[in-house]
Amino acid sequence: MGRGKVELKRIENPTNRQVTFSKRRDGLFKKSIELSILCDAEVALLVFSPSGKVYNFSSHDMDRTIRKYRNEKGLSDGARTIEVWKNEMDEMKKTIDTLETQHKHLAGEDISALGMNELKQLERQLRIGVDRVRSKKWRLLSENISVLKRNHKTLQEENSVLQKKIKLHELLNEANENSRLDSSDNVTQRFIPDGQPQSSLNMKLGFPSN
Amino acid sequence: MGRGKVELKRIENPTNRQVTFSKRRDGLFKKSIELSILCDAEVALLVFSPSGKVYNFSSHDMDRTIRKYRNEKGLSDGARTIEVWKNEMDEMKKTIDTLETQHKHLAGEDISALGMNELKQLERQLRIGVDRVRSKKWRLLSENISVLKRNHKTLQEENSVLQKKIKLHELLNEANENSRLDSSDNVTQRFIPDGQPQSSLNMKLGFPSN
DNA sequence: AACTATTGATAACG
DNA sequence: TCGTTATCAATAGTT
Repeated sequence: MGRGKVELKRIENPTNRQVTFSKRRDGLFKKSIELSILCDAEVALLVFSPSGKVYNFSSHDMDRTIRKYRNEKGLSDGARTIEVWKNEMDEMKKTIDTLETQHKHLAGEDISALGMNELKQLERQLRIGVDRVRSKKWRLLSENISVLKRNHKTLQEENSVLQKKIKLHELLNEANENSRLDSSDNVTQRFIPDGQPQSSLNMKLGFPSN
Repeated sequence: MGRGKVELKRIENPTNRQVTFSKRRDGLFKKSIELSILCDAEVALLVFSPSGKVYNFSSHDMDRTIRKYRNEKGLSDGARTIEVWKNEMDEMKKTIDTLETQHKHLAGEDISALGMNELKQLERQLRIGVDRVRSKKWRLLSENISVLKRNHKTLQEENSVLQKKIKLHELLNEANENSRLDSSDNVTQRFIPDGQPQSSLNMKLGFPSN
């Protein structure tokens, strides 16, 4: 229709294409409306211009019509993944419920409804847990102690080395002073001869007090 | 177009309506295709016949076009709730993670990385749990015992009543037989005189064996 | 379903 | 974008 027929291919002239788009778009929407009214049909039409502008018509309700279409098409895409998500969430809720119940039971809460066998099982689990925690604590303790012992030993060795050095210095000093004239021994006062260095070490290593 | 124009209202003649539907529907799809090709537009068309049959055309991809439409319509409904769901699921995942970790710790698993303070805290929790479970067990036990005692007492009372009845019968029998002629005392043999009925009661009440 | 008279849509132009 | 118009396309009524 129009002055000369048109090939069914993209109109190259942009202006022409835009004009044709407007006219034919209007025509298409008019025809859609006519079909829906004349024939009592449910029609939904979506058109995007090349520039991205939307034009839409729906005789009833766009969302309803789209849902209807999706249902016919066998829960395609969206609906299917939504179903999957729902299932996933249900699973997670169940998991959380179970875990929370177990947790409460392990804490000795909400155990009124439990029978003797379940209580025995629970106690066994708790005992195992206590035993493991205790043995871990012991391991930690003994590790700390051995570290302390090693440090103590090292410090003692250092100490004895230092004391030997001091004695050496004293002797040299004495020798020097004797070889010259006067005497002064306050140098030795700067060092603590011996003691319990591990008491201060406990603090530095963060060793617990009980 | 056609022999005489038509009013824009539902065609009442069903046959006519059906025929017009077919013709105009085909025309509409043809026009949709032409628009999409000639003008490089994205077109999606959904048509439901009054009888519920679907006809659809989309120049690109129906789902994509619909999503595009929904996006333009400002993340209506769907997308927003999906965001909410995602957050909800993340929360649930975190909850599950936390619960599982706690559960493992209470079972004495995966405690290598825990420090002394955490271990102490854990042991305290476990001790509390054990104590509660034990006291619950005790309560169950004592309840069972008291039930048993009550039953025992009731049975003993019943027993003594029955024995009294038997004695009465024996006396009556003796009296009868003496007043007539012969003697037969096998009636008393049908009754168990006494015993430990509580040993079988243990079974019936499901009282645990240890 | 095919035909065709008639109306409707629109290409080209201003 | 809008109006006009020549031309072609769609289709209502009929067979």
